[in-house]
Amino acid sequence: MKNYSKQREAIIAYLDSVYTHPTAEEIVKGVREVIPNISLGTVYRNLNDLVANHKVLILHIDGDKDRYDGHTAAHAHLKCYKCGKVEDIFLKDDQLSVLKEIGGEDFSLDYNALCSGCKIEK
Amino acid sequence: MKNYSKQREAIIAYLDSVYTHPTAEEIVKGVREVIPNISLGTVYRNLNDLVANHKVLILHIDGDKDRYDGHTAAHAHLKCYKCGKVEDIFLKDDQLSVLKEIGGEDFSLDYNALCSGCKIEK
DNA sequence: TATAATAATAGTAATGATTACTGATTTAAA
DNA sequence: TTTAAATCAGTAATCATTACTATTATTATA
Repeated sequence: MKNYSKQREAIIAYLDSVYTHPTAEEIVKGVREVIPNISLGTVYRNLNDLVANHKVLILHIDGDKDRYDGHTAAHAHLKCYKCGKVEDIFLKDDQLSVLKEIGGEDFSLDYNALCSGCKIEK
Repeated sequence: MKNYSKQREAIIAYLDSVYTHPTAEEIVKGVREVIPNISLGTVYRNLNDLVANHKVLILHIDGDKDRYDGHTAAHAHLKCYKCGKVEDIFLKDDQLSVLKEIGGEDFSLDYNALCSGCKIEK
């Protein structure tokens, strides 16, 4: 990641603009609105670099594709076991300090539970 | 998972006996000491069932195979970004209650940091 | 017990998300 | 500019995991 590339900037801009935890395929579809012929391989390669540099978070989901999150401020994820949706859980300062105390700054915290929508239905 | 199977029991026993977060291939290798012709597909199928029933934890690791953990008491994982090893972090009661307060009982908490070995070397 | 119905298995084939490759293009430094 | 390094699009390859199938094991019932 030593040179500028408009493809990478467009990927970052797209991830900044959404709060939906898209897959690589959803990202390439979104970025193609701006760069019509960007290839899926380019998206994967840049996402890997961005993840390695902590600019983007990767979410591994049981039996599903990886998802990506451009909003790196510490937060937890709730994976709904009913509908599969991933929701953000925003952490309070005191919760955050406990998490950092356990094992450092760089963590991921994922919950299996019902999302707000499915909780209401139930 | 309605009938008994010695294959599943052997998988559970193997996972109980180790603290190394093995992959499916390591598990099949270990279980073959007891059931020489158990197949990898059987291991995967049983692991999926056990994960769905919260008897076993699954660990998704960036760019690597999934790993499994038979010790389901709540704990965090430290993935060493230098050597790749996964270590358990045991949680204190007050830390645990904060985690449950955030999003419920069923969570996974993973840290990217240096493991105890690599920390010393450094 | 036998018998029947269901569940699980071994072995193998197929899948598909992700990565690797290649020749062309872009970037950035001298 | 010229040159070297980085990145790209497009496509082929990989390989962890899942799906399939014919056989065997388990459980329930008579």
